[in-house]
Amino acid sequence: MLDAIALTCAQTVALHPRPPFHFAGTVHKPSHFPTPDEAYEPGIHRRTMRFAGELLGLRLEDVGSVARPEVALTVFSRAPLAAAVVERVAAEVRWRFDLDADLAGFCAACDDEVLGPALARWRGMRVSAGVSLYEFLVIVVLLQNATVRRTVQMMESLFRTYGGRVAFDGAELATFWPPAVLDAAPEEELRALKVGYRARTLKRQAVPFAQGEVDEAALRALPTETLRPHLLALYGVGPASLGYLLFEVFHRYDALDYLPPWERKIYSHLFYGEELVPAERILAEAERRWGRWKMLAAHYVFEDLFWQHSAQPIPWLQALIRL
DNA sequence: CATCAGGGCCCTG
DNA sequence: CAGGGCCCTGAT
Repeated sequence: MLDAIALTCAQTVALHPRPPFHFAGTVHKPSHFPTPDEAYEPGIHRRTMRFAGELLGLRLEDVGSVARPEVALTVFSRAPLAAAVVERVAAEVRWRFDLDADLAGFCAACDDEVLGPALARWRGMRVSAGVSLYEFLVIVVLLQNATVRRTVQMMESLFRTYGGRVAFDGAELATFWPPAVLDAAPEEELRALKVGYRARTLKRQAVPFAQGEVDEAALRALPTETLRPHLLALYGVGPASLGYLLFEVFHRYDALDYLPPWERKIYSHLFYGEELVPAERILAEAERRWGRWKMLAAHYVFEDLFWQHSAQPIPWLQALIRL
């Protein structure tokens, strides 16, 4: 294990999300499995980022309120950053955490008896992914055909073997590897990390990113119907992963066309108090209730449940997480 | 102890 | 277009 690289230079900029904005709900997603590249404590979120050729540490601090939001973003780096780079990082953070989203229409249109309680607690919460498209793709592949525990194990092995570590702001966190590292890694080396057949997927999917063939910024600008085939063309992406990508990376609030088994079980309990309701029924109900906001609305209910669970364990949910 | 499905996807027939 | 195969793990 290498020593952590110290990121000793720091610059702070003020970000102003469009109100309403909920800091905790946006930067921390208790339904997600934990990864060593980020840490959350009330009011402060830290994560690492490879961006613009730099190895960075980010600190997001909540210095506003739901109605008058402000986030103090501090960017940590090895050497001083040009002002233009800090600007680019700030713009990237605004995208990744969806800070410019206008949720007024959503709050007005979706405040029904199902979403109401969650909306009251989390009004202004964004869908967010602190990582890049490539990094999210790795996460999605580790979710496939695996339980939470196994996914966490694989993620830790990969970070330990291919990632780095940085120290900043009193924290020490892992950094993702650049895609070229997995492109170059022997498949047998990956298999030794017990990622199984995903070794092949992890290598193949890294190639276009290592070659610079994926323009993430350009993809963000595409309409969903055009974006969809681009994402499906990435090796290892099928209907389930597509849904995660469209919603979490590309913030398409209606990306709920497919319901994976785990989510199906949870929504079955949540909406109907039943063990297992047909996926089509759940999808149709979300469409009927929330229309073009259906995935964002489902996300609110889902995360609200996990926040409750982290405060006071919910037995049926605990059983589903363990599995 | 053996068998099997699991937070899918690719590839073949 | 249906279904077998793939890595590992924990449940049965």
